[in-house]
Amino acid sequence: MAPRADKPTITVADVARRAGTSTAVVSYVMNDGPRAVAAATRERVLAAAAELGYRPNRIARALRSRTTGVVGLILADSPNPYFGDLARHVERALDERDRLVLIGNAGYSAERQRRLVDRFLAAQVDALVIVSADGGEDVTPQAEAAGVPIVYVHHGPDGGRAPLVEADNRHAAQEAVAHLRGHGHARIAFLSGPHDAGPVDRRRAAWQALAGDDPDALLLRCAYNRADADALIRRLVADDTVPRALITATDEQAIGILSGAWACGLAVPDELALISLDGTPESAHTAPALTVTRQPLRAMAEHAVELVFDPAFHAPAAQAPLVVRRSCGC
Amino acid sequence: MAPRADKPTITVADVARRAGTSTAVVSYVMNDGPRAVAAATRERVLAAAAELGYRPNRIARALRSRTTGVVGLILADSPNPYFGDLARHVERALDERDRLVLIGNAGYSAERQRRLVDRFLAAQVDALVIVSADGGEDVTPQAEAAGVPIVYVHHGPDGGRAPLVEADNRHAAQEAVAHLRGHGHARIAFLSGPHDAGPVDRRRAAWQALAGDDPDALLLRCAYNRADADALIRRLVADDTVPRALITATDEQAIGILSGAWACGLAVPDELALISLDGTPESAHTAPALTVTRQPLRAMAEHAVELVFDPAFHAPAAQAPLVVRRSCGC
DNA sequence: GGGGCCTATCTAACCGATTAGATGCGAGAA
DNA sequence: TTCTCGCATCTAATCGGTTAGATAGGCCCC
Repeated sequence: MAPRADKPTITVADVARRAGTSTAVVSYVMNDGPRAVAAATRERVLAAAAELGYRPNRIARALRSRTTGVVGLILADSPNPYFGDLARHVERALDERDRLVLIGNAGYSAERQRRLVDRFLAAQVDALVIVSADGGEDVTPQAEAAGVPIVYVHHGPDGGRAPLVEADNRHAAQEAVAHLRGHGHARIAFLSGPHDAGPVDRRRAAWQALAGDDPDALLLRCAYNRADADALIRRLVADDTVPRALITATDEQAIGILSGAWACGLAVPDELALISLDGTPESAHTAPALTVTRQPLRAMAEHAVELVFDPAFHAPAAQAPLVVRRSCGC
Repeated sequence: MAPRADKPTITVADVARRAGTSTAVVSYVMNDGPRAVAAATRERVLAAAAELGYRPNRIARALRSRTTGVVGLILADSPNPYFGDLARHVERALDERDRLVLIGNAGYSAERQRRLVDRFLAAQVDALVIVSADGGEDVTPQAEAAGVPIVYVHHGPDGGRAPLVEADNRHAAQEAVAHLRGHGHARIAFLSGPHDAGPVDRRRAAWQALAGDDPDALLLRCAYNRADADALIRRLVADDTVPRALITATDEQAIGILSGAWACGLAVPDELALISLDGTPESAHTAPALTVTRQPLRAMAEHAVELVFDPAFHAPAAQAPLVVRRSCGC
């Protein structure tokens, strides 16, 4: 690290000396401490602290009190705007509670995730929030061994003991199906992820329950990125098997569909009605704008943070509101 | 914070006892410390540490050694993908150097920025990286008072002493103009930000120098968000003053233009050729895909991190390569 | 007047790791 | 044999706050 100029540090002792008291009193004043301090003394301490520009050293405080005021936030995939947005909301919720946020990107690697958890625990984080894409490895044992509460958001490991916060994905899929039916579509396709697992699979299952006679023929799959969805729709156009109505699990996929469709001259929504079960900010500014069931990221983030502070907290899964824009045909 | 189960902490003392040595020796072993340790002893210590599952407490280490291995990263506006991407690259570069990252979002508020800096300094960060949108308030004095190195990325405060890392924005604008000229456009409009300042203004100035006879008539302005750019292009369509070629300062603006143009039936690139001087990942998947001069975020992030570790480091501004896609008319 | 009880404050142990200085021991030199 | 090194280790101070326990003074009541 860069050689830092060795500024003389102002400590409690300096403040105490200047205020003519002991370090204990200074500490009591700074924290509205466990003991009362006479008003006059409190004033002297505050004045001394201000004059000296005293700033308590959180590291020292953390060592003694065994709590750092820092929460570790691990993202499965930070480039993905969905996770990025979720992370932002978690960060905001923690900031409101005066907690600092240590951030790390696991990049879909179980090994990197484990390494981050290790380093965060060594840094004595007060809690861990894991925004997971595929569940990954369950790091609950590590966290438990360190006595650190842990919460998964969006997706948790199979059979994990740690609490998991996710949206009401069944309801979201049902709403999307109902809306497209309202547009007169009987056969509604669904673009899921590559595997049957997690929140997206709950969306898929809810769709399938309503899909009618031939769900298998209408179930599409691709990775959660634009390029693959783009390629998929081009292939469907080439094969002339484009459905009239499609629900995508994520915006990334919907945007890939949009860009592939545009390139092939396939008109959305006239030839293909589209709803995404996601709703990132970007979905409002695609061409055409996407109709979505917006994932309640803020509510999820707040729920997760609530859980971090109070493991007993309980609230129903937040609902994803239908946001009607253009891509559905409205 | 949640009441953490009080797991018995394993300390150096435990390891020392088990290995039959002193805490000093354990420390020497763990850090390939300042003194040598006999091979046999080293083995015993390592074995004891492994058996007990010892993990050094970074907080204690930080208190003593006055270096935390944590760098503070402050974003002017984390929802903005440009800043988000930049942040990701900074984070990755720091991770490669085994540093942890404390993240904070100032949300364009000078007061929030100051507060974050204060809290990060209290947390004893080893350095600060500030990804700034508008320069904001110069927090260099605060950082200097604490002896903490600081680097601005993208945009720095006017006349600030702290080093600033930005791309070669002049060159980017020149390339965009040249490319559109190659498509036969003589009059090329420029969509800048609301004010003349920072990197975007350097892009604007470079464009203006090449814009020919009537730059004022071709200079447009709007905020760096989709909604405003969307509204702007609709207004131009209504007034029938749409230029034939346009360079936008950012992707956010370009995407807003795209969505507004689509809504008005204005064809891009046929009726409006578009280049954005930005190049977020999203620009590849708009309809049509955006031609951009891609900001060298990774190089900038690495440059910034290099500077954090070695204030004397110097490298030329990284160049923004022209990425030809559809929106320019190619 | 003395005992009891507050209140305000001080003293010092403590958190866990780092590291300078002291110690002990064996090998080689004089 | 004695002295000098050098190596391996141990002891204990230190980083900066926090807080339990000790102390001192003042007030009230019997």
